[in-house]
Amino acid sequence: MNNIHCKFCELKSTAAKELNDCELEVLGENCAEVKFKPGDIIVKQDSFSTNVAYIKNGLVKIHIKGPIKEMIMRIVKAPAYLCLPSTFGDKTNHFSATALENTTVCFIDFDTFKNLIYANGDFAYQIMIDLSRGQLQSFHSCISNAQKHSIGKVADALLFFSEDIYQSSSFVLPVSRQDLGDMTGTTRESVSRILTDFHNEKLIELDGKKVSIKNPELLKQISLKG
DNA sequence: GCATTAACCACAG
DNA sequence: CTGTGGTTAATGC
Repeated sequence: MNNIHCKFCELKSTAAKELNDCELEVLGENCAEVKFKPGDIIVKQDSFSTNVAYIKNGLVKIHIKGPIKEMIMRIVKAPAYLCLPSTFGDKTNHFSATALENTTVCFIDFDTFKNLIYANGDFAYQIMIDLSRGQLQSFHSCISNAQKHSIGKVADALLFFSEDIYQSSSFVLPVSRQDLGDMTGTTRESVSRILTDFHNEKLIELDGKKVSIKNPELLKQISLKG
């Protein structure tokens, strides 16, 4: 098995940039790189979480099986750490992660990762920042999910893909309508209807999964008003 | 009451 | 997997 050479990795995390050559060497010796295709399950809910997972490139959805139905907690774009809450928080994974695009993941040995946190404060600090941002995002999506109307939540989702994921007003949705429903806490039917409404109102251009946002201002209004 | 919103169901591409 | 239509329950004016 080939060693991974983290030192020369172009896709290091902000945290990993704080590591010195020696530490990177240790990291490389204790991690495995795996490639996933769209639809592949990267981590499965309830399985043992023995590794830290770092998404080097690609796009991943994080979803939890709820009492009634599936819920998509977040869509994560590389580069990002994936399983810190699961790895540090409990023995098992509290959520599943599924690849939406071709995705490369580095699985890092937990003890190695832990040692880096003990040894390198700058590294640990960057991880803290990462986790805190995730926490803040969760708060925001929680309140938006609880208080907005479906139309606002769908507008949110479109703006999220446009601004946060693709940085473009035109993009191809990486998820199905069902997924969009699971993301926004509505149903696939509602998503379907709202999307065609947006299209008819000339807010967006819609062709299957191809979306082009024509009136971002109004879409933001809808997102804000809920 | 009446209108709106959205979930649920069913059926057709 | 999607889109659409009918039905129904909840909520607001």
